[in-house]
Amino acid sequence: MSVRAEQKLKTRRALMDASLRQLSADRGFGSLSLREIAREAGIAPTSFYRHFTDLDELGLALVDEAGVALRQLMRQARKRIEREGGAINTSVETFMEYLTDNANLFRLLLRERTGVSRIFRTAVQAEIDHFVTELAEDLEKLATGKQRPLSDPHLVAESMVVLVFHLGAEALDAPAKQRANLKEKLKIQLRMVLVGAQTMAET
Amino acid sequence: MSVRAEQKLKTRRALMDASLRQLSADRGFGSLSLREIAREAGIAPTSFYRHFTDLDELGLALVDEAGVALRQLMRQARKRIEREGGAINTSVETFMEYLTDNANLFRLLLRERTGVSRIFRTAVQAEIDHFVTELAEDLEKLATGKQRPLSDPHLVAESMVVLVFHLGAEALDAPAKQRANLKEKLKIQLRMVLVGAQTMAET
DNA sequence: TGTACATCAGTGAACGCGCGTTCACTGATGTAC
DNA sequence: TGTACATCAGTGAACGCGCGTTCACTGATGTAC
Repeated sequence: MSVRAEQKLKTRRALMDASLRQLSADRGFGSLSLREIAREAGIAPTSFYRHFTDLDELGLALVDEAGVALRQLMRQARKRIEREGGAINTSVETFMEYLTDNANLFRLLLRERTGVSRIFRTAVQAEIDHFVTELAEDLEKLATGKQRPLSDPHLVAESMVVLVFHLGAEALDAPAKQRANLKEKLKIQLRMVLVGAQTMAET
Repeated sequence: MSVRAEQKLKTRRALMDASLRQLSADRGFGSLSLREIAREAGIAPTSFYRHFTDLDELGLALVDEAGVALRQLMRQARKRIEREGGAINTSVETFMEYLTDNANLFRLLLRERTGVSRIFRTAVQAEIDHFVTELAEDLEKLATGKQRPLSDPHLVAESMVVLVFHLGAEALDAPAKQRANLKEKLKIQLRMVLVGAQTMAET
């Protein structure tokens, strides 16, 4: 790749990183301004347009990145479950690790899911729908493997994802020492859903 | 009450109504400006300050109102359950009626719960915590009445509220014909949680 | 009831600010020969 | 390899805009006597 193209990529990355850096419990993507991001990235406001047509485009690039992290997280969790078992336990542990390591990427995902920009909601929803579908497949396989039938796996997956993401959002802004509590709470919640769906499948 | 005081209340109400009117799937409270609200309420921007010190104060007044609606909804649901039974079914039906009748008030509640303003999150969280606690008490009473022990009622209530609110947010922006589906989905989800918690209490 | 004064909700002009966007430019990098 | 030209990421000045907020005001309503 040419020097020029490399430099361009680097600046693009700087813009995306600058945006992520500005996110926090109190700052959503919607509160960022083009000028602020450019300033933070160390370029002139006008240079922004060399990389994105507007803030939405940058935001969508970030959502894409969050989607990649999400899929990676899923693969990682599957591998660990194969090795160690304890599906719920392992999944929650893996999820929380990813949450910690990619705090602001997840912040974006969790925030914009119910956010104000239609274009963001749609993009985030697509990532989450994919996540739900994969989880539903896993749940079915697990049910077959354990000979414990499961009522409506897709609905179970939806409930679980709602609970996981909700608790994830809470954990993001909670002090580290509370995270452990939240994690255990989540595990019980997921187990309740799972056991309920199993019990309902029996009758 | 004096004429003057009455008129003042009326203007205050106009400001609050104007704010609610501007909310939609694509407009959160955070995107409203003082000038826009004043314009919509038919007063000069500067008059705003006769009623609220800033937008946050207006927003909190709206959150309060939403809290009132929430508590009313809860009383209503209890009454109907006493009369007709079918706790989950009746609760969900009541909830969806309130959601439809107070769309933008609930929009505020559902949006700001995970929103960007700390002051709003705290206020909304307080309303929801109250809701959860009451629900947990109801669940315990119900469990005692039916002789079906329930594992960790408060955690069950939390799961339920998360599911109800998440689905409520979805329903708010869904076409009317999809609402019925969402409603049925929610009922099954709640039943799964309940059955799971009952099964887990047995062992 | 009438009068004189106080209160205060609502006003319009004015302010400084940060915003997104346009434009013509610069100068380093890339390309053709 | 050297030269002449093309490309294009990054720039700085400038724009118009809506914003929140201040201020001194107006005039209807309220109050004291």
